[in-house]
Amino acid sequence: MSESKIKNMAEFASVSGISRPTISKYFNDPTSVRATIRTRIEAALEEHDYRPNIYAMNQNRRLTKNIGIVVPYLSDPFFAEIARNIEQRCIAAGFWPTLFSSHGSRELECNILDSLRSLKPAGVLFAPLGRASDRSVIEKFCKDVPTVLFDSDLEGIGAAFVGSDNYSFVAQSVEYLVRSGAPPSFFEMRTPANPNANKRRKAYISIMERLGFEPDVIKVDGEGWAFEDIGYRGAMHVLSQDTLASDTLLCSNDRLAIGFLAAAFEKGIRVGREPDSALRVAAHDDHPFSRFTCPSLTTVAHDYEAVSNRSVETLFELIEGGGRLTSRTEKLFEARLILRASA
Amino acid sequence: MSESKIKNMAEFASVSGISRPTISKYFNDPTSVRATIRTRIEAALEEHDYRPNIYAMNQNRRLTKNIGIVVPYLSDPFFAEIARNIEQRCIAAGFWPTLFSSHGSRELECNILDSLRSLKPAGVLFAPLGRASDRSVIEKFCKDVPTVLFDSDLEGIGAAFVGSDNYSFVAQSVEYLVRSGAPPSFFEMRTPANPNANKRRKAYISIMERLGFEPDVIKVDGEGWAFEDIGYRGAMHVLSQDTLASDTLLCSNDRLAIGFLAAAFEKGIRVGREPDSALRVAAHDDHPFSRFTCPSLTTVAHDYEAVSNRSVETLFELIEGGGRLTSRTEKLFEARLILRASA
DNA sequence: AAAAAAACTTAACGCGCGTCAATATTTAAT
DNA sequence: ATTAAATATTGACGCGCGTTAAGTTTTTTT
Repeated sequence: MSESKIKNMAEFASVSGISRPTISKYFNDPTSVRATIRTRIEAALEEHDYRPNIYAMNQNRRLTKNIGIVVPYLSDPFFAEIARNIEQRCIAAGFWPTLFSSHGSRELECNILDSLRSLKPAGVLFAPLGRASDRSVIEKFCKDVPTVLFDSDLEGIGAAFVGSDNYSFVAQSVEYLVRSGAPPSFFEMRTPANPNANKRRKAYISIMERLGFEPDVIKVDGEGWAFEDIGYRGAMHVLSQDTLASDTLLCSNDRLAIGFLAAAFEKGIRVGREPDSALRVAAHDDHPFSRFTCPSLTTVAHDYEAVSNRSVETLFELIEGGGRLTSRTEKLFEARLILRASA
Repeated sequence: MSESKIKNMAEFASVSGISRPTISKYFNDPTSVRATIRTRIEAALEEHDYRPNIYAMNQNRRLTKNIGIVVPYLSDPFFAEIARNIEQRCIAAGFWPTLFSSHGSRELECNILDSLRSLKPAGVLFAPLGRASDRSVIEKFCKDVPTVLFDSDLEGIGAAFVGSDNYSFVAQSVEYLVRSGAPPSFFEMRTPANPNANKRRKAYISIMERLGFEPDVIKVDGEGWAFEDIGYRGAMHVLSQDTLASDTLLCSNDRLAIGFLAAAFEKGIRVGREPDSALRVAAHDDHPFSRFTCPSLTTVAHDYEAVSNRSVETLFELIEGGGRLTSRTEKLFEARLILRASA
C-alpha cells in the first residue's frame, strides 16, 4: 500500500492510468466497465485506498443510494430485529441504509420524514406509529419519496404495504385455544397505538362468532408504548376483581402478555396448560423475550424473514420502476402458531 | 406559503433580499447574524420552505454536523434505550446523529467504522463489541476520527471513556446479598463478550475476599449475544446437578438472569426473598425487562442519564477542542441498587 | 457628530464528482 | 483483414454551497 494520500478522483485516475469518467462509471456500477479495466482499477484500489467523496457523489446524482428505514419504537426488540434484517438486505444490494426510530412520538416521526427528505433517498421502508401518526404529513411525504410501508398499514398511503395477516394470527390462536380448552377472552389496550390491534380485535370477534361463541373483550387503560407495564397494571386490576368470563386469555400482543404473566405470578395465579393451572394465556407476535416468560408464552409468530424480505424486494421494484408501481399492492403473510407452556 | 420551488441558496437569497454569504452564515449558525437579518431570513423561510442541500453543504465544510453512534447490539433494549438518549441530545445540540449496530459481529463493526469514515463525522460515540472487536482497526479509526468510547472500554483507545463503575455494581449487590442472607455465588458466561463481565468477576472476587467469604464462580458455556438463552441453558444444567455452593446467585448481567429465572421457574424452584424460597437471584444492569421477570429481578441500575449525558458532553468538548483532549479521561458512574422480589 | 467596530454585499473561486459531446481505441462480427 | 459495435479518453461544464477579499452599510463607542 502506497503512502501517498489520494484526495480526489482525478488523482486516482492518473495514478491508476484510467480516465476519470471511467472511474466514475466504475464506482456507480463496477459491472459497467470492461473486465480488463475493472481489474486494473481494483488493483489500483488495493494500492492506494482511495474512496470517492460521498457528498460530492450524491450532490448531482439523480438518485442517491440511500435507503431510509423508519420504525416506531426501536427499544422494542421486535422492531430492532426486523430492522436488522432489512438493513442487511439493503447493504447486500449495494445501498446505504440509515435507521431511524420514532420512539413512539408523532412529532419525532414527522421530524424524521423531514430529515429523510434532505437525504434524498432512493427509497424508504417505513413502519408508521399508526394511530399517533400525522396522516397528512406522511401522505405528502409518500408522494415525494418512494416509500413502502411495513408492519402497520395506513390505508392508501405509500406505494405498497407488506405485513402480517392479523386475521391469520387470531385464527391460529383462537382455534387452538378453543380445541384445547375454553374459548378465550381477548385482552387489549383500550386505545391501541397500532392499527394491527384493531384488526386483531375484529378478527377475534368474527372468529368467535363463526365458532358459535360469545366474544368477550377486556380493555385496559394506558397510553403510549410501555405495553408491558400497561399489561401488568391491567392484569393486576382484572385479576383482583375475579370477574373473568373465561379461564383462557388471549392478549393482543406478547408485550401485554409479558406484563400479564408478571402480574399473575405476583398474585400467585398458576398459568399454563396443566390441569392444576388456573389460567391459560396466549398472545401474538413471538416477541424475542416470549421464550423466557414464566411460563414460556404460547404465541403466534410473524414470518419475520418473509416480511422483511418482501418489503425490501418491493422497494427495489419501486425504485427500478422510477418511483411508481402499477398499483398499490398489499401483501400479508400468514402467521405460525408457537406452542409453549402458557396455554 | 408561496408555490415557487426554490432550488438553491442563490435563489433563496434573491427572494429574501439578503446576500448569499449571509444566508450561508445563517445556516451554519443562526446566532452569527444580526437579529434583524435573522428575522427577515426566518420570515422568508416561512414563505418559501427552502432547505440547503446537505450534500453540497458537507462537501467542503471542514467539519460536518454528523455524529456516528455505534452500539454492539441494538436488539438489546438496554442499548436501544441508551442510543435513544444519546441521539436526542445530539439533535438538541444541532447535530445529525446516525445510529449503527454491530449486531454482535466483528466484521460488521469494522464495516461500520469504514462507512463512518466516509461520512466525515464531527465525532463518534462508540460502544465497542469488546472481546470480539478488532483492536487494531478501532485504534486506527480513533486516530483519524474524534471518538468517545462508552459502556465498554478498550484501554488506551479513543479520546475518552464514559461508562459505569463495575466495581460499584458488584459492591452494591454483594453487600446487599450478604447482609440480607447468604454470600452469593457468581453466575457468568465462560467467555464473556464484554470486558465489563471480566471487571465484574474480579470485583466479585475481591469484595468477597474483603468480606471474608470464599468466592464461588459458576461459568456456563455459550458464545455470542443470546445471553438469555445461555443463562437458561446454563441454569438448567446447574440446577439439575444440585451442587450449588450457595442459595444465593448473582448473575453477571440481567439478561443471563432472565434466562436463569425462566429455567428456575420451569424446574419448579421458588426464587425470592421470602422464607419459603429455595433460591435468591440478583443481577446487574436494570434491563428494561427486569421489572417483568418472575419474580421481578433485584438488580443494580446504570445511571443511564449520566452516562449518555457525559458521553455526549465529552464528545462536544472533544469536537470543540479540534479533535484532541489534553489527556484520555475515564469517567465511571456509580450504580444504584434496585430492590425487587428475586433477592 | 465623528470615529471605530461590526456586520453586510458583491464578485469570484474552488470543492469533488456527474455527465455530455467529440474523438480515439479496443473488441466482436463478418 | 475489414467493418461495425462497444467501450475509453479528452476536455469541458455544471451542481450547490463554503469561503474569501474588497468595498459598503449599519451599529456602537466616545
